[in-house]
Amino acid sequence: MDQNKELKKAGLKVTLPRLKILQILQDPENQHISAEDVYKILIEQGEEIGLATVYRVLNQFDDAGILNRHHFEGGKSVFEISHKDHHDHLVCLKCGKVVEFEDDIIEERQELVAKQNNMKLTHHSLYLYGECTDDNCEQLD
Amino acid sequence: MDQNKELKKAGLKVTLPRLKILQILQDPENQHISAEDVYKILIEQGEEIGLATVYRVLNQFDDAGILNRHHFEGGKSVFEISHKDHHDHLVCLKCGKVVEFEDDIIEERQELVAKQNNMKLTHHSLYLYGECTDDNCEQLD
DNA sequence: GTTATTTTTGCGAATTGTTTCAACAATGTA
DNA sequence: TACATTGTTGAAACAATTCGCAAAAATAAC
Ligand SMILES: [Mn+2]
Ligand SMILES: [Mn+2]
Ligand SMILES: [Zn+2]
Ligand SMILES: [Zn+2]
Repeated sequence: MDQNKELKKAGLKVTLPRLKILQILQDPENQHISAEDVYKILIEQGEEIGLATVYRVLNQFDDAGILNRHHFEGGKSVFEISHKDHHDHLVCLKCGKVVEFEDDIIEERQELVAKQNNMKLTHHSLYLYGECTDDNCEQLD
Repeated sequence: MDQNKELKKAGLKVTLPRLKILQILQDPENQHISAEDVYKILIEQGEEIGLATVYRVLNQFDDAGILNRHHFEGGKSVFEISHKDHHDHLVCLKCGKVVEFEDDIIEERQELVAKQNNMKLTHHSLYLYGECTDDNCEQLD
C-alpha cells in the first residue's frame, strides 16, 4: 500500500486513524477540506475516531509537510495534501468554489519586495476573493 | 474634536468606548493591533469597557470603513485605521515586525488572474512571511 | 510468547477568539 | 412630562481548536 509508505516516510507510525484521514485527504473530491468535514466523513464511514484525533493528526501531517494549511476568510482552517507544486487560491464568496492558480510574475515580485525590505521570505499566503460569473454559482452557505 | 467628527461621519454616535477605541487605533504606536491588545490598553487606562464592546466597536468601524481587518498567521484578527491607500504586508516571524508595501505589478496580475478565471474580484489578502535581517530582530514571542 | 516500554487514541474539560441576547440608556415625539 | 423607538452594553453563549489523562495499541526486550 502506498499510504503506508507515505506515513513512514513522514516518520509517523501507521495507525488506522492516520490511514483513514490520509485516504480522505487524498480523495480529489476533498481538496481544501476542513477538520470538521474530515471528521464528518469518518463518522459517515462508521469509524470511531474522535475530533481531537483528527486535529492532532492534521497537525502531525502539517508538521511532516504532508499537507498544507490555509486560512480562508471565515475562521476555520482548511487543509489540502501537498502533492502539487506551490499555488495560490481564488475563492468565490458566493458559492464557495476554490480555484487554484500560479503566477510566476507575482511570485517574482514577492521575492523582490522581500529583498527590498531586508526580509528572507519563508512563505506567503495570497487569496483572491470575489464572485465567480458561472451560471451555476449559487449561494450555498 | 476631530474624533467626534470621524464617528459622526461614519453614522455612529459619540460614546466613550468608541472615542477611546478610536484614539487607541489612531496612535501610530498601535498600527496593526489585535482586539485583545486594544482591550488591554483600555484596562491599563483604567477604563471599564468590556471585551465584547471592543469587538463590537471594531466591527462597527470595519463596516463603516474606518478600519481594515487583517488575518495574519496565528489566528486572531488584526486591525488598522484605514487612512492609507491599499497596501499589503510583510511580517517577520521572529520579531513580529510588520512592513507595509504596495506593488502595482502584483495588483495588476491579480486582476488578470481573476479575469482569466471568470471571477469578479472584491478584495484580496497577501501576506509575505519571513525573517528580517535587521540587527535588532529578536525573538519576542 | 510474555512482559516491559513507548505511542497513540478517545474522551471531556479547558482555551481562545468572537458573537448573541436580554437589560439598560439615550433619543425622539406629543 | 410620559411613552415609544432606537442604540449600546456586559454577561453568557458559541465555535474552533487544544490539552490532560487514563485506557488501548504498537513496539521492544526478554
Ligand atoms: Mn490548493
Ligand atoms: Mn498596514
Ligand atoms: Zn461562485
Ligand atoms: Zn524581525
